[in-house]
Amino acid sequence: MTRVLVVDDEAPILRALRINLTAREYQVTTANDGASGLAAMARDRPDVLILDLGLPDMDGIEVIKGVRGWTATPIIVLSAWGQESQKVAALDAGADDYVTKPFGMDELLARLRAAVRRASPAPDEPVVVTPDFTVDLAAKRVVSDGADVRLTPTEWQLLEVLVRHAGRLVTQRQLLAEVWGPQYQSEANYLRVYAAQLRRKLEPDPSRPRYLLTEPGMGYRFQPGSPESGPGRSS
Amino acid sequence: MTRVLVVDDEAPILRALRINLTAREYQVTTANDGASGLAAMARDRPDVLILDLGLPDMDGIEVIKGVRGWTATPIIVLSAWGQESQKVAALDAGADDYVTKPFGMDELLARLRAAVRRASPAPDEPVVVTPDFTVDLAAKRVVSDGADVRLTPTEWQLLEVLVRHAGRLVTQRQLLAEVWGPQYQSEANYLRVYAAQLRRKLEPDPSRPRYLLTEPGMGYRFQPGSPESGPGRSS
DNA sequence: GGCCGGCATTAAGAACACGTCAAGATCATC
DNA sequence: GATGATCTTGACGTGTTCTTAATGCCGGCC
Repeated sequence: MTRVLVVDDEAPILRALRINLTAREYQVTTANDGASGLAAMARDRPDVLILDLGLPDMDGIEVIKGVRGWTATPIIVLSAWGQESQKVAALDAGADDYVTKPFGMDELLARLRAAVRRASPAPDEPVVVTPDFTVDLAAKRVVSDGADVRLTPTEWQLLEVLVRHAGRLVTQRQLLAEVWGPQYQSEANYLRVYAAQLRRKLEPDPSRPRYLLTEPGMGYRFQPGSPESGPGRSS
Repeated sequence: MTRVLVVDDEAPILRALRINLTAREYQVTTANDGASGLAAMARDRPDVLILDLGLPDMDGIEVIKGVRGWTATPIIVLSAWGQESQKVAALDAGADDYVTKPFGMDELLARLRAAVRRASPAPDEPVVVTPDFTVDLAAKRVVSDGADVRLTPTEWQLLEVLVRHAGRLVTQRQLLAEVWGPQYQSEANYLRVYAAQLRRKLEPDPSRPRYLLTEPGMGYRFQPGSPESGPGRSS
């Protein structure tokens, strides 16, 4: 079920959106100013953000920038004014689409579908296999030695971020922002605790990790195959 | 350079788009009906398609479907009519955005930038190859002789700055400011220590550097290939 | 030839980051 | 309201990384 966060300070619009989106089986949460909108983004992690630019407490462009600071979640902007310069500013700040009020509900829904469709690209290879375990991103399952491995929600999220960037180094800031939320970007403690738990559950030898590698001072890396330690592997 | 295909049957619009897009360093090709538009998509493989729905030979929706049959290239639809049902149909057929004529050129350009930005999360070529090692900026990884080279955070930052300015001289002040911070601009010692460490890890002969060159009194330079100074060195 | 400044190299202590453990707090479930 | 699982938080030992200073080298310059 797709989760949508609507940030708007006008009650009628909020109400209309909530009714229409809920009827189409979207899961809707709302906020009515910029600050609580940003907080809700971090807390709820919606799949799409519908954002009114005319908020009472802060400039909508700043909200866009705040969101773009840590996530690529699609943003559809609503705005009462037809000012072209504002459209340009919002789009260049990272918005995905821009709809001027009054808008047709059917059009907004279609643009919403388009945004969601783009954001979830064809699940190329949602299954990652290593010699010791298999991660099925779509089914949210990990199998090791033919048996399911039980992961807590936080453990799973951390593993998912790492696996989605397989082979690439993911910085601590990014991991913390994506798993715990942008306000946790300095709690590197959490990473150590959960990296250790994942290793205990997945690594054949948890004390000498082969897949969940630490890059001291920088972050972590999920190494899927292991082109290493093989003697004389040319190329 | 981003390549744009514009499919439209109205000469003035085609002309305006060509002028504006070319001025912004886009590479523009055009077609003026659906059939030749589809052919041009297959032939030119543009990065974005700007498509007018009102074409003489076929329904624009069919063009969208035809394109979506084999590629996810972003499609921005232009249309003269404000019919909401047509917007919905176009978006649901796979269009990424929908702009109604008359449109502001600045807005269209902003929407174009947004579409391109979404489609190419990797903006440039983040891999630099030399005969002796490979630097992958995106993965934050250096491979030499098929094996990973471990770099500390400071070593990596220094290398990254140099590689990002490959071939060009980077002054000591700039290096110190970018790696250690602006208040360290006189600590040239740090540079010597870390340049030496990088050379020890990357250069085939650290005492006679081939890639991390010192420019005495000025700074350092990363020399990627080596089209340099090779006086018939029969290696 | 001797002097001097900039660079390379090395080594040591200090500062920091990591992995680990365990206890308290919170949440979900019944 | 009790129970079990999960998450948060702090402390500690260990290993790595950063900083800093000392030394030697090479060039240009007087």
